[in-house]
Amino acid sequence: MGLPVRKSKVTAPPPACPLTESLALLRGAWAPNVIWYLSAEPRRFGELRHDIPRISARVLSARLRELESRGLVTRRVLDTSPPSAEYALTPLGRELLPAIEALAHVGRKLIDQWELGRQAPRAARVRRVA
Amino acid sequence: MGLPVRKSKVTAPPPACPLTESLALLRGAWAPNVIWYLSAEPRRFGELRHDIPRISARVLSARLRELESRGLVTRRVLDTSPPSAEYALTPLGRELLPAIEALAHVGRKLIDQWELGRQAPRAARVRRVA
DNA sequence: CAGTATCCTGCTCGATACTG
DNA sequence: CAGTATCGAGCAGGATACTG
Repeated sequence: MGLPVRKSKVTAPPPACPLTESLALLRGAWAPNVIWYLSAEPRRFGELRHDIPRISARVLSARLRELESRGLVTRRVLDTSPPSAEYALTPLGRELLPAIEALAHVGRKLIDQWELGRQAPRAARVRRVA
Repeated sequence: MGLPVRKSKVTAPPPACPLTESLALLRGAWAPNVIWYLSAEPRRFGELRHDIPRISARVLSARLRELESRGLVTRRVLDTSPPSAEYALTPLGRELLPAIEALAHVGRKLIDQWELGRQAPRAARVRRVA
């Protein structure tokens, strides 16, 4: 059975499950965003923080390191005057993109459906966004 | 209480993001499994509990209700002697399957890679994937 | 069998402060 | 700029007990 000592009881549903494995990676609801913003081009720590405004440095750092330890992201330190680091997706990391896109696709539908269902159960015409 | 009220600060990254939307659904690391086990055929509450041994009734119930409220799952009460209920995926719910499969696919690779990295640490550096 | 209520654990997150 | 340490808060989840 695979997975080593997966955290604790919580966040550790079925053992050795591929699905759980990648899900654990997308954990925290931030990792997918990190991967997403990294997909276009390599980005620096600060840029990612800017891309994902509400993420804290603590969490971004943690996710990045986790992603790196799993071989999904690479970290390259540039020795510029103010030290900077550049993160990029590895080929394996890129394989997560289709899944993320598929998720986003359904998410889009869920949003549409939700909006439809709440404002016009019979004739949805007006689309008011909060 | 749809999903407009974005829980709290935690678990509420970017606003109105499709990705976040579906991710919120897969939240808890259990929902995907529920969907997965429901994909083959409709199942009853107890069967799902059996399929996913470590899930508690409380959580399974919560997930099922959430999935139902989002229109991803239907619930049908059968009036048998001991009352039973049957859950099934809706067409929309089925649209989540490709995403889940994509996730599982990458998960599989992650596990393989991890196992490789642990049993052949010195022989083969696992830097490059594939 | 199906499902809910209560209690308790602990993980993840954000804010803040600090180091290299 | 990049990243870590500490602190407190909130939510998910397990276990158990109980109802229909």
